Amino acid sequence: MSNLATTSDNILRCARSLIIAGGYNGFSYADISEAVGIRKASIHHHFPGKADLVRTLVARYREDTEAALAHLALQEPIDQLRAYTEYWAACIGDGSRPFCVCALLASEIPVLPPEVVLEVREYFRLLSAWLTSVIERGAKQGTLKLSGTARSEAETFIATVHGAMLSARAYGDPAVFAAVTQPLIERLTAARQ
Amino acid sequence: MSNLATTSDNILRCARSLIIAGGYNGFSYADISEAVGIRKASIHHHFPGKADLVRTLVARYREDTEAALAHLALQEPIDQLRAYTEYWAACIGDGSRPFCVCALLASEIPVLPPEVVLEVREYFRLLSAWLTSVIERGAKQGTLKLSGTARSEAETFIATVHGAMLSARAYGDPAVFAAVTQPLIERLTAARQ
DNA sequence: TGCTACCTACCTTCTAGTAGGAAGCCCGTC
DNA sequence: GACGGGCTTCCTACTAGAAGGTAGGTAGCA
Repeated sequence: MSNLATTSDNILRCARSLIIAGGYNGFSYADISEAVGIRKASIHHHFPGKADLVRTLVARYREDTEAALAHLALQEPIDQLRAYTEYWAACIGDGSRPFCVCALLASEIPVLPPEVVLEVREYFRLLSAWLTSVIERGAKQGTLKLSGTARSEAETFIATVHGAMLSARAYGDPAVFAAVTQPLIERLTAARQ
Repeated sequence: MSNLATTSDNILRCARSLIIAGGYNGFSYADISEAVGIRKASIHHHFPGKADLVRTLVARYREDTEAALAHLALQEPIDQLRAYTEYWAACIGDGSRPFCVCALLASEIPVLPPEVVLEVREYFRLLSAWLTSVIERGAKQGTLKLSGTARSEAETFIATVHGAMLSARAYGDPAVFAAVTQPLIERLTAARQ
């Protein structure tokens, strides 16, 4: 409980990397076992089943995201949007976490355990709500220029960012992500330099 | 050769549905065997390995896409873009093919056989080249209004469409797709009614 | 004593893939 | 036109290994 990195934390972190690489069906308990240096049965002690493990993982991921977004609260709307895309640009660039766990899991929803689906959906709602409020604030300030509603702009923003991750993977070129997301923010900027 | 639907066609069609549902690792030869009404070993006769099967499937998918896009050649650029998004809106709406095979496979690229990756990449290149030429033509005509280069607009278009598929899945709501892609086209339209 | 964390050893089911054979069909040739 | 290859397509039967998961035990700690 007080450890710097507990075993269950290690399991979750490892599972996250594996999911980012290949999705829910792209990893096994044996893979985690090897990476963490623990026996398969010990993983079952921490997480009875694979669905429990991934559900916990996604819930934790969402909480972390929530905290990180709250941390940006004092910044200007435009800077918040930039911080969000630049975070992912950095992750994709250095290969550390080159995909959003929930974006990846969303693509597999028809074969995912229902409890995982609920968590993924919640992540999208969180992201949508945050972006909507940021964009709304920017519009009220006059620093952002909307084409439609704030909600509609937020959904477009989410889709474009996730699609840019997909394209970066497809082309095998991290630069594609920034090439797509930079104009995305510029378009929302009221005054272009 | 002259049959209406050969066994290998059935296998490919069935595998496509299964990939759309759960990706490369989300289906097995046993699943296909059951759906097609053939024994597992017979699938191996047509496609020695899973990688062969999926490579063929993606190559065929790309050829079909190429043919379908060529079929739109006589239409106006704006109508071509609309035809593309409306095709997917219909697929997602009726649940028939609610995801692009290559968009789904792109997310799993790190764990995909290399020959499949090449085919997926080729699909993205095809789509990008087609969209770039369509958008370029629209810009020259003055019927489309670009923010950046035609290529850049094309990449944004692809990313947003694929991301919208992801969001539709995440929310469990087909309407999200149209809600994102409709403004996408409107923004490219020079004169707004 | 009881709990946590981990272990060995095992289970069942599923995985892709193989070996080898049977049925049908085309095609040449005697 | 009957015979016999050879080819295609599909089959039964099988394999080795990986999958998720369980049973039951041990070591340390409070």
